[in-house]
Amino acid sequence: MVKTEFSPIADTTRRAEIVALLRRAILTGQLEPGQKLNELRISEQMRVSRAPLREAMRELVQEGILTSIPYAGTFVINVTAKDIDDAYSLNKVLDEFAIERMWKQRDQRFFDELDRRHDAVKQATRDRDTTRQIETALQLHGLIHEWADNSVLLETWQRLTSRLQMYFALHQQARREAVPAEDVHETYVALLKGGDMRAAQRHAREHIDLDFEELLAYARDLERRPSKGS
Amino acid sequence: MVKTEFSPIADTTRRAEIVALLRRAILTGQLEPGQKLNELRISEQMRVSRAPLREAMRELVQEGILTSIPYAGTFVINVTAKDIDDAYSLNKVLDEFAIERMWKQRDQRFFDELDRRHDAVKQATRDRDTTRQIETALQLHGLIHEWADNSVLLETWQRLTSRLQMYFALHQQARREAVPAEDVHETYVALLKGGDMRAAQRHAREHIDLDFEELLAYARDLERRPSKGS
DNA sequence: ACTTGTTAGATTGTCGACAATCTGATTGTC
DNA sequence: GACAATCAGATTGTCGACAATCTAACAAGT
Repeated sequence: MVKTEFSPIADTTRRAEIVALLRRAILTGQLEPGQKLNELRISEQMRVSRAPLREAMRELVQEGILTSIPYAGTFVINVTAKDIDDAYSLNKVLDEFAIERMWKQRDQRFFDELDRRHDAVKQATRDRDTTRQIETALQLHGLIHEWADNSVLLETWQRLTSRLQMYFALHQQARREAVPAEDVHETYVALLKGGDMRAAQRHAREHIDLDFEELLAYARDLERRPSKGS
Repeated sequence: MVKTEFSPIADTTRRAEIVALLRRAILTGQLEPGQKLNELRISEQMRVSRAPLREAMRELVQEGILTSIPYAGTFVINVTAKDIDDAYSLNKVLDEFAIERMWKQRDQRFFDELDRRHDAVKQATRDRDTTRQIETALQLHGLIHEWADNSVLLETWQRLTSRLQMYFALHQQARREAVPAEDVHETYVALLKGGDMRAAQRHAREHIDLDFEELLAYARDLERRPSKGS
């Protein structure tokens, strides 16, 4: 009996690949909020027919990063300051819940993975790769949800993450300047390694991470001066 | 200037109607967990082509009540006891959050709507209409989420609700006996009308509503004796 | 008996074409 | 000029057919 573990075979449908392509384009800000997705144009660019493309778009609509109006079109969601605020406040609650659930399950493997993801953030920061920085930071924060052993929670968090990633990407894209040099995750990681669960939860609830305030200000500013994409 | 409020025009795409039909069939237990959805058969029954049907199925997959395996088929999700437990524990957290957010926004309109939905539950109970009873009970509980003024929370709760409704429907279907005659929502409604927010939150967190324990036991029993649908 | 290769049937995935609907410009009327 | 009716173009929604893939049954070899 061989004990080798195989990972699931890759999805080989065009639909799955289209979903991945579109999601990436949206989350990195290549497709701007409010922008309309022309089915014919995209299907020609991707060299696929409209059927799998439309199915992929349906998925992303349900995922919450596209919105569809019958006979009018499918659009990238518009980011309002309220949306960001809503997502962020709920995210805090979920973080707190996740910490409570995973706390007892922490072990060496968890700590190792925590360090690994933390290192990835630091690496991306050194590289000045903003997109990757956002991606890795969210992956770092996602660890507690993965370890909370609650599939519904994890799924919910991933949905939230999609939007947050999109928001941050837009924000970073707007102010082309340098990214936060300081590592704001040190405290977070240290608390997760420590023995005080309440402290970790308090940190999750109170600490404004990832330049959230700045992000909100940016979003509010956008709303004051609406551009083409609305 | 006329002040009449118009509700949004009904979705006139086949896709939307198919989604509604399928969702209803799943949530009421007409389609059993694990059951495969044959596209050709369903499209013929509904007198539509497979294209809108497939798009509808993609939406329900993202909604979490269907699951899809490429080239194998799309199936109604299987209900495990852990899923129920996960959904329920997260639901409690969301309830608590929702109560906090909507507490200050309560007004006469809220109380009226609360009573209206409570009455609907009682009516369904009198009618011995179990399906409707589940539906109305969840609508009653959904009110706090609708009033919390957080779109992401509401969306998340609705996703959760879908599954819970499915679980309860299956449960009710299994034990064909009478439904809970006592109105378990009296306390809940009273607390939401009262002045003690903490008490309402505690109730949401601690009170095992809707025969949850019984539901869990049923699910665990199902897993011990797996049937065709797995 | 067990495994492997083959094949037919059924089902899902994808395509190209047509129908329904929307949008914006144009025309005609007052 | 303002406004309604009409129309052409573009775009989305839907359809029927074909291609790719899976499943299960059977045959052949060890």
